Amino acid sequence: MRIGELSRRSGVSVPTIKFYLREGLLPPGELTSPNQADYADAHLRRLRLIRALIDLAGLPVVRVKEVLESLDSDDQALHHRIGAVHRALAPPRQPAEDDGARAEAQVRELIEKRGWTIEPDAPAIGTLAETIAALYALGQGDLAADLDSYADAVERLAEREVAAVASRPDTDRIAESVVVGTIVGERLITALRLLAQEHVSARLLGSAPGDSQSE
Amino acid sequence: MRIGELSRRSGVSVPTIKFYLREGLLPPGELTSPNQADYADAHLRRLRLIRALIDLAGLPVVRVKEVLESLDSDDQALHHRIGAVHRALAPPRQPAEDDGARAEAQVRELIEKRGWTIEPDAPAIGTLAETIAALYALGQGDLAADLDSYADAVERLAEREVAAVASRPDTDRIAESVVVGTIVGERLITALRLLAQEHVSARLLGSAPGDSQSE
DNA sequence: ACTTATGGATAGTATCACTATCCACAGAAC
DNA sequence: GTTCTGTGGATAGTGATACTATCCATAAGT
Repeated sequence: MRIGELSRRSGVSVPTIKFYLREGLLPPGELTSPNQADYADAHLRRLRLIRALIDLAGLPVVRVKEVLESLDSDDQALHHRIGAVHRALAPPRQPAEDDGARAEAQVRELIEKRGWTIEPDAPAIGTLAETIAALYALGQGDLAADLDSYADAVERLAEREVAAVASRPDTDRIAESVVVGTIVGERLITALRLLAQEHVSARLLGSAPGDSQSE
Repeated sequence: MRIGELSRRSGVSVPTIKFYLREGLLPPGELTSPNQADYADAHLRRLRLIRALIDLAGLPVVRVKEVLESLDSDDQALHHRIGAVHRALAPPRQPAEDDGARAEAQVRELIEKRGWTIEPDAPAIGTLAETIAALYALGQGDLAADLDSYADAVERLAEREVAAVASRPDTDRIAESVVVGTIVGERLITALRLLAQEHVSARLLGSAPGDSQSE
């Protein structure tokens, strides 16, 4: 297939595809002559993945590139590839605030208590610590007090997700599933959580004290 | 307090604070003379909230403004204010793809089955449908098959979150907690989920078949 | 008196994610 | 075999976003 068809089938404009090729997000097609190249189904799949990472996960292009690179590094153990994907997905670090130390201690304590096997330099540790520190700084530290029930919930989910993903036939598909599951799954959880919040808030607050409608 | 102190205490530069004032993110201080204004603790708190929404949640400035506006509209029932916040937080809609109808039906079915009280135009419905449609398009539809266990997990979390938040003394603090809890809580869940995934993947995949290290 | 800080306005900058345009040439259609 | 659309590759331009920089008259602190 040539670039025009790739564009039509992916919904991505030709100039944008060219841009992704330049940026190295998409591998070049196979040249059949100096100005003619052939693209395969793998290109189409890769393009859809790129759009999902950009549109759904809101990743910047450079980060997409890193994710795809760790996806393509097939000379590592699968678990290590997952780690690489996680590292590429981590949001940029904020300079640690006052509550940083307390928050990080809380995170390490949680990991210890749950017996989780986590590399000590996992980027999510920093992200989590920053987030908890931010909650303290915003005077909402009590929301972080219940970390354990959050951990319960996500551990169950992770259990299912990893199991589902590990059942794929080949490792390349597994790695791709990890990316999609991590990134798109996050949005799925977010949206579902908003729905659940709306339901619960309708029930608990719909006409409760503090409701200006009832006063 | 004057703008210099506000800057020092918040860690936000004076020009940036001026920018937020211009953009209407931060209400103006009380003028004590034509070129001298006084800022209160509320300004400091608001500024920290703004930074959290921008840095932690990655919201663009215009969206932050919308969130703050729905936060300040105190003439509504609390449950409605939560809805307004949710609406302001919704990511921009994507044009629906082929799988859109199927996905939306699946979402409505889930809501019905769980007996959730959700307004039919809740933005999260669209977000969720899009996300599921994207999973189908990426050939990872099976990740969406288990929607119910995701719903279980988030329903429990929402239950705790809304209860925690509803226990605040005054409605303004409740509304602020809703924003912080929704936005920052999301990052908390994300980071925890990554940790849980790493743990589970270490256990299930650390030296499993498909692991190039063991072959 | 004098240095520093302030409120308000206006203009400029860096980054990002594309778009637009150009070119010589390929392939397909007549 | 020529004409017309499509292509790979390169280079330059655009629009949006989130600040920064500068200026000014005036106020506060020393």
